[in-house]
Amino acid sequence: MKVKADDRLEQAREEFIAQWGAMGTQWGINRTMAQIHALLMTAAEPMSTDEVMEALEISRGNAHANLKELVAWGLLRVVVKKGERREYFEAEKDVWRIFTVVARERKRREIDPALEVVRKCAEESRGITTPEGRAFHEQMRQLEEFVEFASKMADRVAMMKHGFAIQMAAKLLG
Amino acid sequence: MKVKADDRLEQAREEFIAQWGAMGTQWGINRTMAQIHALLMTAAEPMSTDEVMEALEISRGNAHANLKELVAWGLLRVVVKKGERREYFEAEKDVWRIFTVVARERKRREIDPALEVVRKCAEESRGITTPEGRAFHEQMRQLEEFVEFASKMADRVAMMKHGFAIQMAAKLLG
DNA sequence: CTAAATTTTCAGAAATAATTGAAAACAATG
DNA sequence: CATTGTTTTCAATTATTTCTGAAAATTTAG
Repeated sequence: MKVKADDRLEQAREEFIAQWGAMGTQWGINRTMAQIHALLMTAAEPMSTDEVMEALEISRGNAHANLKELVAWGLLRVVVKKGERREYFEAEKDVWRIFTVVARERKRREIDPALEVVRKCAEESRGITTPEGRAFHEQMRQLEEFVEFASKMADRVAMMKHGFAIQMAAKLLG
Repeated sequence: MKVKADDRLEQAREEFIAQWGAMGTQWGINRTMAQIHALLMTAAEPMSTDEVMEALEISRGNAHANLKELVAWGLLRVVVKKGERREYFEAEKDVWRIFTVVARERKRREIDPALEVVRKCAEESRGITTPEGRAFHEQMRQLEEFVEFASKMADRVAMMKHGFAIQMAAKLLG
């Protein structure tokens, strides 16, 4: 009976890791990174680099790079066990926190650079008086206005506490 | 003077196309697709496949595939000029509409599949009574709950009219 | 300081994704 | 139905990203 429950768990967990990994691709983050995240999100204990390598059958370099990347995102924490030399990794498990971390990172990667581009182009096209020039400038201005708005919204959302978000959602969905 | 204004415009526009294209990569859509989108978003008139090919110096196959993809997203419309045989493409220029279209598409690609995965894993791990099994199931449940929430939010946002969004934002940002 | 354990780097290999160019399919015209 | 203009497909190529495995660097312990 014990064994059977463990089997079912192991199977469900492996499915989760595989699928979450495949989804990572769609998401624009690489498969290994998503798999490690899934692995650690469902791990009872923090895991070492070697344990991750073994569980996912990946090389040391790959494991290392992606563990570090996840730490940089803020989705993993480094843990040192007393009396142990190697470092262990532990995932953030609170889904709302995961979400805000990802929101922050995506804002930084997707919104901020867009804002810069669009600002520059709006600036460069200011004062062109041909009809085409005016239309272009106006388009850039509108884009700039929108991206600015998106930037501020992302900041707010990333800072929200779970409770507040739920409250707001209730209004929006109710 | 006319020439100078045209030059400035052409330069600003090319910068926009190049940068928006580069950003597409970050975004998870391919460079050409983002470039075509930028090109047409700032075009005074609808453009044909050949005009797009020439403007961006890309092959017919590439132009064709990405134009069709943009039409599938709903970011371009096909236009037929009377008495003309070939088809022209025209971009959606309203930034809010662009946003809602992209939101819908990303929801479909990123949120819906995640929901399926997480539901399946929550289902498969229901009733496992070991402590690890319970923890896993609980994690999947929380993820499911969150992704469901995100899904509903995305639907709402994608349906919002611009005015309503601004109103909501005022509350949130004010 | 030396040795062992561990982390980090990186050049090359493998896998994946994007692009070309030409041929095939299709549509309209006379 | 033959011709011409246009769209669509796709095998081969090229570019980009990811991964490996081993060596180098760093850290800790004795």
